[in-house]
Amino acid sequence: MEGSQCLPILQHKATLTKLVKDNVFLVVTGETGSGKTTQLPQYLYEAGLWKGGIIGITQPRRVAAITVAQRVSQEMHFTLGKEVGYQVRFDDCTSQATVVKYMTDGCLLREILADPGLSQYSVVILDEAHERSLNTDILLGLLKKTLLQADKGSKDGSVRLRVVVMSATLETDKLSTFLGHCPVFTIPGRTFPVTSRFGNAIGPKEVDSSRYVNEVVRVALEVHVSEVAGDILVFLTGQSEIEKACDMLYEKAESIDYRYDVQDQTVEGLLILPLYGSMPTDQQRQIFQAPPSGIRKCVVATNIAATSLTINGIKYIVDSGFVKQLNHNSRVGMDILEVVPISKSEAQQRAGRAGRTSAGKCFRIYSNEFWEKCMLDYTVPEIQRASLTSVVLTLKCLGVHDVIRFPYLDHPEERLLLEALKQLYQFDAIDRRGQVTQLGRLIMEFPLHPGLTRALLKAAAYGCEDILLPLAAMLSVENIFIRPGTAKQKEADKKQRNMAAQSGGMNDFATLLSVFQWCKASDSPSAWCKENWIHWRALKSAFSIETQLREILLRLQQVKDFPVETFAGNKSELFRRCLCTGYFTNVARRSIGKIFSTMDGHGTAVHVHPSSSLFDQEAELDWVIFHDMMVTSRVYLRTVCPIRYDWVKDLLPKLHEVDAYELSNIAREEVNEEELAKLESKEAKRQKDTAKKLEKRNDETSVGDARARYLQRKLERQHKL
DNA sequence: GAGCACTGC
Repeated sequence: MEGSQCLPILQHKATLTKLVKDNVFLVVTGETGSGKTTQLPQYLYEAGLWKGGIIGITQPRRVAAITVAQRVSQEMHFTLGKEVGYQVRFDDCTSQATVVKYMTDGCLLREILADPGLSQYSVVILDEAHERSLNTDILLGLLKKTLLQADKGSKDGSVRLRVVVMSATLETDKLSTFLGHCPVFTIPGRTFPVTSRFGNAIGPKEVDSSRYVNEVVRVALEVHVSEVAGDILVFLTGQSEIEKACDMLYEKAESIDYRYDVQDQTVEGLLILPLYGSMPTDQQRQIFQAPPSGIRKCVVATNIAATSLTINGIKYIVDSGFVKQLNHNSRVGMDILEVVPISKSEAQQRAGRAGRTSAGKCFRIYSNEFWEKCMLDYTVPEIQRASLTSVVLTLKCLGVHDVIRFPYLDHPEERLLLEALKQLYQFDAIDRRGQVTQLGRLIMEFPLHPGLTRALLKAAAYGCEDILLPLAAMLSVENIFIRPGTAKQKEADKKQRNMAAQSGGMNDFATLLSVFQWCKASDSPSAWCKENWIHWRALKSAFSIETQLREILLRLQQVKDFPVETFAGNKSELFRRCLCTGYFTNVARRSIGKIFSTMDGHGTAVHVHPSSSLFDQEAELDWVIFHDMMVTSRVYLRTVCPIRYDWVKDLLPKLHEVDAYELSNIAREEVNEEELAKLESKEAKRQKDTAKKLEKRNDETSVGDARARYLQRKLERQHKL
């Protein structure tokens, strides 16, 4: 490990310290390896800034916050958790003595909710701002808003809180302009040159996955037989592609005569290693081991290798040019995971992975034309492509009433904000004036999706929170069911079907709950998971989340007046009724055959996913609720359970009443009372009409869903062909 | 009849 004595930042110590002291906002840029993350906080500590409050540094990722804090505490000869500490979810390693604090951006956002002025801090450093994480973007806007206001108000000219934004050298002018034309300081980087070359396999017209998988395999092997020693990193988009590419590499590498010389260096063989997020952690660790001498390592990875994990010894990059990206489509109210071309800045980031220890080479399989025509300069920031429901509630809770005119570094489409407002209104988290309700404040306390929190709170009122707490935890972690490629797939599927049947069947929510309970009750939870094809890592985090949710609920029950309700029916019904209060936005009704139609106003034609315990049982179903929709070959509902129309009857009109008045008005500062009254009376009428219509629809035996019929005809035609 | 990248509270 290199000492901090030779870092390029060192010679700028005095200038940097002075700049921070003299300015409310400062932008610091520098490539990886400049030492800004570890050194700047130390300089500010030495300059005595900690006397005015904590020096806080945010990171977009947990591991980064923890490892950097460890390193800095060592460099400063402090015990971790004393003067230097870190805080991430489930792990608070700070104390009264902590003055240099590394944390995730999400943690700081939570702190702002409790203390909007961040009175404990003297400096806040937002690191990795170029990554444009949702939380960092919100923090940027909030700090700009509060500090510029405070600045105007303070008469003595003294500055209490300073903000430093650290970013890679991209878009620094934009940041500076955003922060009132604040100074920008650039630290020279210390990376090695990487030469990039384009290929010709992917042009503007090709987007076929088998094409780029074949091509990266071909190029990786070409690198292997023609380039000097050094490891290869291949970027693809997901698990199945990676497994396919690895299989092809094994096969083809075997047919190569291993002993050949490349410019007088003997490279004997190729060690092929897959790398993706859902891989077990111990398997991931293998990636970091140096290969045996004379063997070249080839890591085939997802974007996880672009920022989250750094592999030493990489000299060659093979870039497919694609990434899987989760985009929220506000037109249909759906999240869609799609393969898209990476941006130019992302391509440079990938290439940079080859220049960390020596000069490197990057082989892009796409053409120059593809680069010019298909790739954006920068990746669209998360705030412009994510669902903003939680973000808007956060802002409202912080007193930002006008979320449309909030200072965003990049403004999200108004439609996205309106959709979020609409959802919050549907959940009764905000009222028709756009003010946060009491329920809204409760919802904010939980690190969960608002609908899920609403269901949990309902359950707490009925005294059955013991069912909803584990379920909420299970629904907030990644997919827990393992589905191996080919060989053992049937065995895994069978286990999972058995588990669904044992938990009562016909209810995917109940299956999740059972898995949680069975695993918790077993003597060896990790062994139980292995036996039942369950991701132990995911279940472990569900356990932690459940504990955290339980603590929050208990705390709130002690201070707030919780409503208490009673219910006479059976337990399964109560469970599903509670779910309905949070999932009434996710209701679908079977229209014809196996086709369902969503009740959210879009009327999307959807199918039950084959992994569901309700699959092939559609004939018995009428109304269902679901946790999420997924778009692949069809639009699928996943995690589904049957409900009765009665349970959602009173809730459904709420889905339509938002059309009754201009939502954009409730987002803005001024509310015209007269207008509002007019709209409200109109709305009451519409609400009645909608309720009637729904009632009528429910009575009809054959549903006149034109869209579903059209799809059915289309499918029939396809089958004939 | 199955196609989930990566983060975070």
